[in-house]
Amino acid sequence: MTASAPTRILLADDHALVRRGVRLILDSEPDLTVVAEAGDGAEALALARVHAIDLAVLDVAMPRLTGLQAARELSRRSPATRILLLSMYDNDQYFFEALRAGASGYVLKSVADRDLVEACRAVVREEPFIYPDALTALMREYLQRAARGERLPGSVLSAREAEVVKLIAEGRSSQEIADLLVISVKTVERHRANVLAKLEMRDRTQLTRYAIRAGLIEP
Amino acid sequence: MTASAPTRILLADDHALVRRGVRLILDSEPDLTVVAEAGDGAEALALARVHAIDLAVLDVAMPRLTGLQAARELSRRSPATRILLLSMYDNDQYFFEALRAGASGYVLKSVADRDLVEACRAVVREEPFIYPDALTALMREYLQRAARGERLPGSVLSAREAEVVKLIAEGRSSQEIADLLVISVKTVERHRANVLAKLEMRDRTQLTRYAIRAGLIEP
DNA sequence: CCGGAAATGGGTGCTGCCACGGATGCCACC
DNA sequence: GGTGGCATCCGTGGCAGCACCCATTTCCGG
Repeated sequence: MTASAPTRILLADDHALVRRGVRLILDSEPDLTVVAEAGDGAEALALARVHAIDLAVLDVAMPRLTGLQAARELSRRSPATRILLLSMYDNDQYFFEALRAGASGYVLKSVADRDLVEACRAVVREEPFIYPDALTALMREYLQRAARGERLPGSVLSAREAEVVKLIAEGRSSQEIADLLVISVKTVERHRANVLAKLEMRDRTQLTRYAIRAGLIEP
Repeated sequence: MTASAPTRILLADDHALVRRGVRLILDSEPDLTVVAEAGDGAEALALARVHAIDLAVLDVAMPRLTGLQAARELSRRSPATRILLLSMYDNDQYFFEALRAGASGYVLKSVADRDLVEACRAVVREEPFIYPDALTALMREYLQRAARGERLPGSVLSAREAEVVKLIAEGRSSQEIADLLVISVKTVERHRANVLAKLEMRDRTQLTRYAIRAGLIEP
């Protein structure tokens, strides 16, 4: 590796402790340097405006703006910035969503520090780096489906559907949701049914888990 | 502070990345040294047997054995070992449960690294250290209730109830749970009703969130 | 030994969840 | 200028979730 300027990193995670730890890991590498820290998605976007960022390392679940949402916006605004999503969950759904959101990489928090550093370097080099364990298979599957022109998973929910899911996961009844959104109960149930079908789920408890994974709500 | 031998710490968290980061934070203090790392509660207990541990820093949500469960067992087996629980969630319920489980301290992952270090030191000195932000008030309330001899919150669920909650949160129907536990549907509903009343909740979606916070299930 | 909590089972009844049909208007993309 | 996704709404119906009543047995601690 040539001795060029180190990669400037924006680090976003809602847990200060985790942020601090990850920063220590990254800063100990000579070619990586964290130049900004954010505690949520909105703050991350704001910081990305005022700093020159090469790479954004975003936690998927954050208050205000999800890492996924921030990634979408960031990749729209400055496509040159590489994005690496940090996730607690080894979940197909989210992995695919991350790719669609413009992320170049997706790393589980269960990986070792070495892997994170390697992932950062690979993403910066714009290389399709090797994902830890099971994700390699998922990646291959995704690319195959894309090649075959199939409808890709991870297309997920419309804005309205996400809104309904969020309220369901908060424990609201269909009637309450209808009142809040000023639509009929029937429409709420229609949205719920559509979402359940899309995600291949059966009831509200599974939707709740989904919403938490997605960062739509806090547990 | 006198220059004595450093505090020997057992660190348990299911996310290797977080574990690594926290370890870097702790090890950078001369009076603190991490002598063992565990990826789940059961491993933590096993390591506590073979290492001389002054302090155990446990994540509340871990596979196999929850941090809470591990804390209970650990404080029973070796009461001299101090316990500090690390949590993602600022939640009364869990804070109280942590105290009951024998923990000397409860720290949110949203705190800064300085606070974690101070919490470790305070716990080792057996001092009632100042909890970050809102927890001070909670602590005071808890002590007041204890003084008045009131029924303490955090008594929480029986083993059987926790089992039912876990299955509910996994999306199982009452019928399925009844079959799995080889009891009648009525009993399952009885348990569910009791739990809902205890936790002051209304439906299964809220139970699901509770189960996730508790580390009973993975999201 | 007695009181209480935990676990088990039952009955009754309402309401909301969820599945299955159908329909309409809108808007974007090809 | 279709075609398809999105959002909106409607009816019908079954079963499950949840509330509120009841009971029994066991077991533990004061």
